[in-house]
Amino acid sequence: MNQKARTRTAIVRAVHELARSGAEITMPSVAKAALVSEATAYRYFPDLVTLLLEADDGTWPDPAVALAPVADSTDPVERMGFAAKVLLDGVLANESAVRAMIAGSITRPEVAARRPGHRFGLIDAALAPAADRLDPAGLARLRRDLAVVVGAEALFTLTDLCGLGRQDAVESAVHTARTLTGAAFGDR
Amino acid sequence: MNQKARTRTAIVRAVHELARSGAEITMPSVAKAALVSEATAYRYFPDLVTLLLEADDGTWPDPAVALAPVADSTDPVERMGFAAKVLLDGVLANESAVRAMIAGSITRPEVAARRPGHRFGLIDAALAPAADRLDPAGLARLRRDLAVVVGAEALFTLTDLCGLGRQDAVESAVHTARTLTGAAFGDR
DNA sequence: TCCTTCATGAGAGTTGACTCTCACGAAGAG
DNA sequence: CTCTTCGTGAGAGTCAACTCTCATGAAGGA
Repeated sequence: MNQKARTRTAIVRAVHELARSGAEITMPSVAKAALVSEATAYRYFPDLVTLLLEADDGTWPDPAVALAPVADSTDPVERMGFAAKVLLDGVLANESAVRAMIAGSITRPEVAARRPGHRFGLIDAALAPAADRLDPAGLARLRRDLAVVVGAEALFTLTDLCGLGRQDAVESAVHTARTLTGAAFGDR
Repeated sequence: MNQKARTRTAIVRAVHELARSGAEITMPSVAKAALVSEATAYRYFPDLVTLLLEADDGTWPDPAVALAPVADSTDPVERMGFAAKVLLDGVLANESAVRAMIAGSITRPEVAARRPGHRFGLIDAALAPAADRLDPAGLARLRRDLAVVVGAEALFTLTDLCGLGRQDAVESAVHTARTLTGAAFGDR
């Protein structure tokens, strides 16, 4: 009974290793790294995306903890900018895994719907102190605006299509998030 | 010699048909629809993404033409909102092809770099009348902001992750584009 | 007319994402 | 100390993205 848990963690850990090393992540490569047969990997996780999802789960600190450095600020612009940086840096640290996840889910929206809500947790946490300064509709709209910008797809658009460097891309997206937040709160 | 041209257009046209019908687009399905062997399809186009790229080429009207309805407006917010809607509606009309293209290029940034610049053409055209109201750096920043929002990835983020309907997603992205443009031009 | 060039098809092969079946070996149950 | 259950591995099979080779048939040139 411990066997199952051990196998499972071995597979998940293999994903972490591969992601950290930046290697391409495929079921065969993960299985090999985990010293498990591919069949076994599929027994534990129905598909690659699900595996990546679960491997990703738990890698992220609680939004409140992640935003600790701006805990004493109530300025939503400042907080949101920081939250964006946290998320995007996290994406960069696991780029190969995130790319594999997006590639695998883009043609299957049902699977994509289960994608982790890191961005939503961070956005909500960043906005929380100032949320009551917005009417519900405006807040919902801002969250949607930010969901588009504070995400891996936005980052890859900036690097792959706009040709920005990784850090420049993060900086650009952070700026966009700040702009949107500022606009929503009526800043100038 | 006309033979090659005919084969090529047959393949491209097959892509258009499949995209219009919303069917899944794969090399085998395109080849079958074009009454061509898969080998021949690969002779004309090195890979699926390239084929989709070329098939997409020429489907879009000139940005100036596409923005004709707002030709007499110099309000960048108005123009950019319209441009965003044009682009996103176009994406929706070819969703299966666009998804296949993104899925195929997300794991190969080199290929993605060749993706069409519809968004850039539209953004520039929309901003043109007011471009001189911004300093070069500010304009470049705005273009990057908009490139993230006015794109298929943004649309799919809204539908697949946020759960919005297709039209709501377009509307949301249009709003975001307007907000960013307004913020850049100092509107309120 | 003969011959070369050329467009194409057929088919095999590779890799990754999966699915399924079969059988082995270890561990717990009686 | 058997018997069953369970976790696994091996291997075959499908489909898509490609890559390569070989053969055929049609078109154009000499």
